[in-house]
Amino acid sequence: MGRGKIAIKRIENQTTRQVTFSKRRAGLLKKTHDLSVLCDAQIGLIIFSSTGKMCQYCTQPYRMEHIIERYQKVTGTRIPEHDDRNELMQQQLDNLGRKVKSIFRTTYELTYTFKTSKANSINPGFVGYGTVGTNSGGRKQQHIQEHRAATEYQQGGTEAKAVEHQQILDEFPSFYGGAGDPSSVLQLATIPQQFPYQLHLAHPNLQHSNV
Amino acid sequence: MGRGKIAIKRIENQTTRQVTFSKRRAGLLKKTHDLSVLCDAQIGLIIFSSTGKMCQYCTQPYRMEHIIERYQKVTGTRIPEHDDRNELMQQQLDNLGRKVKSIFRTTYELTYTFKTSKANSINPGFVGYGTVGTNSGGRKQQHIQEHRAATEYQQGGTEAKAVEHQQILDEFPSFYGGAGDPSSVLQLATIPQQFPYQLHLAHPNLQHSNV
DNA sequence: GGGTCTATATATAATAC
DNA sequence: TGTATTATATATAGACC
Repeated sequence: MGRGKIAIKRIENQTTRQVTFSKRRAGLLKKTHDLSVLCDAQIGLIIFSSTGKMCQYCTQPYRMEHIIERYQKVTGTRIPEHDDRNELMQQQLDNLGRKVKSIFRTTYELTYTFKTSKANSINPGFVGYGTVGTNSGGRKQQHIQEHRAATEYQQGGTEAKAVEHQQILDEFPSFYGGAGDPSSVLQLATIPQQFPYQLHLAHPNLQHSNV
Repeated sequence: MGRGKIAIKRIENQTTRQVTFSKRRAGLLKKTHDLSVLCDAQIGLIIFSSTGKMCQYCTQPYRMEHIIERYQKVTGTRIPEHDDRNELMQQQLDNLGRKVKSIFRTTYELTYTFKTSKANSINPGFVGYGTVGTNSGGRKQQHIQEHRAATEYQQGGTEAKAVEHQQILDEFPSFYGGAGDPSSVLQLATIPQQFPYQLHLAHPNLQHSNV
């Protein structure tokens, strides 16, 4: 659309390039505006010339920020340098998820072991404090000894896991108030609290969560 | 530039508007590309149609984020992070945190109760399945009865809590694979697994987490 | 929604000032 | 540099599928 046809490749002559830039930039802005008005489209256009000058078009009455926001919403992109809190948060969510799963598994495993350790014993009873056993049969005595060892192992394991879990949760001070939180797991593991109330208060409205 | 001249105002006929949009959008993208190539300009173009569909052009090899960054640098504007994925994620983190805390508390509470229910009994033993008691004293018998009830309550409570906890965790399918996940809590609560390996695999590098 | 055709409107390359 | 001219290339409105 001119006296001669030109190939779409960088114009080497700087003057010509500058002139063409001015003309075509004006044309592009007009076409952008036309499209926006005619078809009721929301358009943002940002142009940096080779010399670094910027010009822009933005559908009225919006501002470029609105369009960028909308763009980010649609594409799910973030401005890398601008804000990496998103990625950090996502990483943290994933991390937390994995660890919760791990803790959850271990804890239920321990609970299960307590139950079975009781169920598997013929007459396990309480064997601590070196008190006298009422049974005297050799086989039964051995069984009780084994159970005592198993129980102590389980109990020791529970404490150890509690420490470990507390350490993991301490990594999320924003949720748990850090190690100084009075609702510390170690305290929870040793001091009974009125947990049923706590429980109901803690997640009264599950329907608000969604992924 | 067509068989008839049209005024630059919103096209009322929806079909015509749609057709015009498609044609002019293609034209605009071409002109944008031409200007970018011919004059070595860095251009970003974002178009939202009236129906909400988005399309974009961005000078290669840049990405739209680069141009937006540059725009922000030049204009000094900041996108006010309307990106509500941030908010959603934060909400979800908080939600998850609260629920984990709740689950954690309840589970440790149950574990604690198991331990004390054994410690508090003089000779609690296993009292299930209606088997014969070896003790016959009236007081002791009553104690055993109470313990049996307490134990069954605890065990029933554990199952109930397991179901409840699974329901809560099911709200986070991205982490847990949803209800169909074979590592379901209910399974974990009844089927012993090689959890020590799982555990170590699950959080081998705690130092990667940070808030 | 997309593709084709064609007359016509528009954009612009080359030129001149 | 900017502006105007003008021949020509390109875009596209309207029509039909």
